[in-house]
Amino acid sequence: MSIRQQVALAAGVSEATVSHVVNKSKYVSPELEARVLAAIKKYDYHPSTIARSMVTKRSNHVAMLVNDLKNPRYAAIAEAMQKTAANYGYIVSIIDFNSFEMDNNQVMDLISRNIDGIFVATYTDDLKPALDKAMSSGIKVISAVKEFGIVLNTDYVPSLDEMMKDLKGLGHERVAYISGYSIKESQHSKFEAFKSAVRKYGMEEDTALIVDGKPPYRADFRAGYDGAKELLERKARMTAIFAVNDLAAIGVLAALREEGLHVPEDISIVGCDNIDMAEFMDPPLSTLDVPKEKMGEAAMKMLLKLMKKEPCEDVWIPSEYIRRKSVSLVKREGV
Amino acid sequence: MSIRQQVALAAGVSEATVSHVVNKSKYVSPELEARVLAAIKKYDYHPSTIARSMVTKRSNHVAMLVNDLKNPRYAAIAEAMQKTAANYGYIVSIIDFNSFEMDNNQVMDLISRNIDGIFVATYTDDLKPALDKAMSSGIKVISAVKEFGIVLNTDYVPSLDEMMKDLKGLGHERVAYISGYSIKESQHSKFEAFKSAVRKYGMEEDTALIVDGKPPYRADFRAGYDGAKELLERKARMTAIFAVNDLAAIGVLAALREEGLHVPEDISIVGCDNIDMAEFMDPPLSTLDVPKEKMGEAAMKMLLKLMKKEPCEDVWIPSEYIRRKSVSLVKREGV
DNA sequence: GTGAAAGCGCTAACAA
DNA sequence: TTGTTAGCGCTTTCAC
Repeated sequence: MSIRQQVALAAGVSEATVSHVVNKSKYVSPELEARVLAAIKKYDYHPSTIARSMVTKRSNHVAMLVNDLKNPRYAAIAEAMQKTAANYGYIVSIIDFNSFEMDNNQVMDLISRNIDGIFVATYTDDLKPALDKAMSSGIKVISAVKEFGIVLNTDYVPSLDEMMKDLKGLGHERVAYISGYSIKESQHSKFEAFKSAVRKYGMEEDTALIVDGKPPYRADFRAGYDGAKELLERKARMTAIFAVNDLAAIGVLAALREEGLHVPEDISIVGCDNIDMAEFMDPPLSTLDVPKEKMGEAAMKMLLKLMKKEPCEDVWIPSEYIRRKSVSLVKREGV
Repeated sequence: MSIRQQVALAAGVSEATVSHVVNKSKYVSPELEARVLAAIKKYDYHPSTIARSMVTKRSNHVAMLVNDLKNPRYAAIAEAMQKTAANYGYIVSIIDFNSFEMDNNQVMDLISRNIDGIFVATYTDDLKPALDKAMSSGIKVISAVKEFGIVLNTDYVPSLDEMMKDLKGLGHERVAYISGYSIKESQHSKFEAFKSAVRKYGMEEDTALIVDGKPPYRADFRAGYDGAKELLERKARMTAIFAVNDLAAIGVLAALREEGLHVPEDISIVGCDNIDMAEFMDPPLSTLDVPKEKMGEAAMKMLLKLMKKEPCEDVWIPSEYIRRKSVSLVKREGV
């Protein structure tokens, strides 16, 4: 006899009633409810999520797709998403597809598992087929790009505007951009915001200042390090560098140090994300603060909305420029 | 008619045969197999993992419990674990229980989901009840401490020995220890290895050199920063500091900088984990290299063994001391 | 070598 | 208000 039956028996009710009190799916008289609850406790009964999923077609299971969990930006977002999810009885599986030769199998596996929703925190074209399939299977998707589902992303326009205004005010005219990722594929919005700001404040536009990513596209310490070296080699004559994320910015710091350049005396640096370590760097790193907790929470809430078939609109969460010591007045010509 | 039935029909076989070819669970003649495979492809049929779990009682789903995913050490381990898991058709859910008021609900949820195994990458006493329950439900567990299941952890004895030998050779006698976490609760093995090494090389033993964690136990930049300040305040007169992880070590670097102390001229620093950023620090951080990929892979493989009911022994993966510029000859008295 | 049928633990009509 | 029952999609004896 299954535990479930024992519980029903002990409470003197049917299995269906047990189900109803567990799910509060129907009114059950207080006495019965109490008896059932007692029996559940006594037998330490925990309903099988799997069996439930089988009939309801919902798994209370969502996924977050990332391509670089080692970047604390994503860990922070994931943390917040899990926390929110837990409040609603959901579990979120973080899938770091960086580690796989991403042949979409992972996503197919998620589909087989009746996953309810996916938050695509970092997008790559490789994901397209699997995501198409997911959406057509009725899985809700929130993503950083408009190709798929509803968009949830950071709005870099305000922060990049503030940053550029600040740099302009400090005498900077040539600001370099190090991408790491492929600008075309996944960094549209950030790069566009950067370009508009450059134009708005009348700074110099020069392709020599732009370092696009190269395959395998990564935006980590190494990318920043290599990017900075490349700019130096090109003699791009920048007085400031904006790196696509803090990791890359830290790599830039290391490269410049190696070349005997001082930050911010010789060159100013701005990163992006405001990960915890940014302020512990030497010098403390200026950055664009991405509200990581808000992002994670929003991702889950949007998914929840979609799953309830409620209307859900694109969300762009604004980021904010934070000036720290890595930025200062221009004191010499660009390097 | 379900897709499954359509497939069976199209292939001119029974549903059972479809199952057998999908799972290779019985010999099926080549012709039939080919027909079935073709039909599966044609209808793009993907078996429901959930329905399968329901009958097999195995979910091909394991979890990794961490308390600080923002520490890239764990992200790296998780990455490797997922990669290995994917090869065997398993999915691993990373549960960052730091973000929850950990009332064990998360773990209970995992149990309800028929999870097959759990890798407890960081242990806290809070987890005890849930893990007990998990084990008695037949869930396999691998953990960093011997209280639960089979142990998988890093062996810090060799690296700490090398480190201490190196420091001794450089003239260090007073080496401080900053824990962040609670030494008693989760840092036994590392701290014991540290103490033995101190003794072995005849360095000074002094409780003033030990900074234990305080609730809420964290081992991050802040912990290192605060720990260093505390040591300075205590006038512990150390010439070197070993921080429980690289994050904390970076915090130490920042605190010392603030106090006008130079590394390594005034004091030597060693971290632990060898996370990617360590070598990009200023100065590049000496550390104990933890084989994170190996750990992640081992965790999954051990779980796999246990699930197959094969014998599985405790595993201690040795770490290795890496000297970088943050360590040098003692040039002045301890601070 | 292949298929028929029972049943995994649960929910949701529908009956009572 | 509560109970009966029919599946959810799959695997797995057990006959054939």
